[in-house]
Amino acid sequence: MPNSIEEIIKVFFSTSELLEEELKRKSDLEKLTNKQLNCLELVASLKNPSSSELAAILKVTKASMSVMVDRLEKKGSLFRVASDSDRRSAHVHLTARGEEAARLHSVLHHQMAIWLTENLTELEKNNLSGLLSKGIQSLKLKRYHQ
Amino acid sequence: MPNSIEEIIKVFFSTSELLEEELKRKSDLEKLTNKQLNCLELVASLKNPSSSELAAILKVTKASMSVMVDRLEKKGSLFRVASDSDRRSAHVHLTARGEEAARLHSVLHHQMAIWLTENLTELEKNNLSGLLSKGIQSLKLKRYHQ
DNA sequence: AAATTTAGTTAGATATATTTAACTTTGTTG
DNA sequence: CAACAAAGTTAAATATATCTAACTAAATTT
Repeated sequence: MPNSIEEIIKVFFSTSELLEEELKRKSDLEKLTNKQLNCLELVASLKNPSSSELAAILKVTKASMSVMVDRLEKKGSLFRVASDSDRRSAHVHLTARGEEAARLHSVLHHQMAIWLTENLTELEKNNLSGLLSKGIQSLKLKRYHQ
Repeated sequence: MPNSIEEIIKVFFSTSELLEEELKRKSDLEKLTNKQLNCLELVASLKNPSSSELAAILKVTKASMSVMVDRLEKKGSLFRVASDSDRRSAHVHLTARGEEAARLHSVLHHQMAIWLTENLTELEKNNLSGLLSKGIQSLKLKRYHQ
């Protein structure tokens, strides 16, 4: 008797929360807040953005972002590099530690995928993958229209 | 060509983050921080715990919890009720607004389940449910042993 | 060239989250 | 009952996350 999808989703989320804490602990990333982690991920995905870009995307003021970048710089997660083209501006670069932090969620997703499929046969994996692909098509459509 | 499970998990998480923001906005729950929301959920699940119980489970000091409960009380999310059996102690009860907040993640999971399955046939839903049930057995085993 | 806009910082304010330490009140126990 | 332990509060400290407002310096527009 299979669980309901809703029940499964609950287990999925609660497991991933526990795993996230565990990964943070193991990588000694506990001194970063969730917002800081989020910011580092964004820096990684934008490839050395300016702090104005970050502010715009995260919907905070440039002043807030200036403080955020200051603190992440003090913690050794990133550093500023003056722009060649615009001398008012600076690009934000991740340090090795910052990159490790930015990777945390990827590692989490990867581990969750492994755990979710480790007791399935190849055939079952393919079926699951196919059904979920179909399922998330609807999700993708919802994302920017609610 | 189905996406990899890992890719699917990423879409799943990013969609649920956007939906969570949306649900908070719609229920006018934006003035609660994530920690406050988390605390309210715990109060709901424990059914009127004392603030010492909350502190122990959330691994913060009783002093921190005292401040947290103060703020949630000021915001109208919960209230204290003196204990009959122990006059030093108080139980924490949710208000209607607090209960609504505590339900947020359930609503999120429910909506995600609907979206994930709305374009599947009954047969596909059952298959998906069966495969995921098998998959999360492994997850459940990981939860308290990492 | 003067006026305006843009990038970013700094300071001051408010709110949260958290700790330790000192304290009150109330229970429990030797 | 006297000593101790437990529940909870309060105060003072530190760190984060935000905002607005005032500012500097550099780029763009007129």
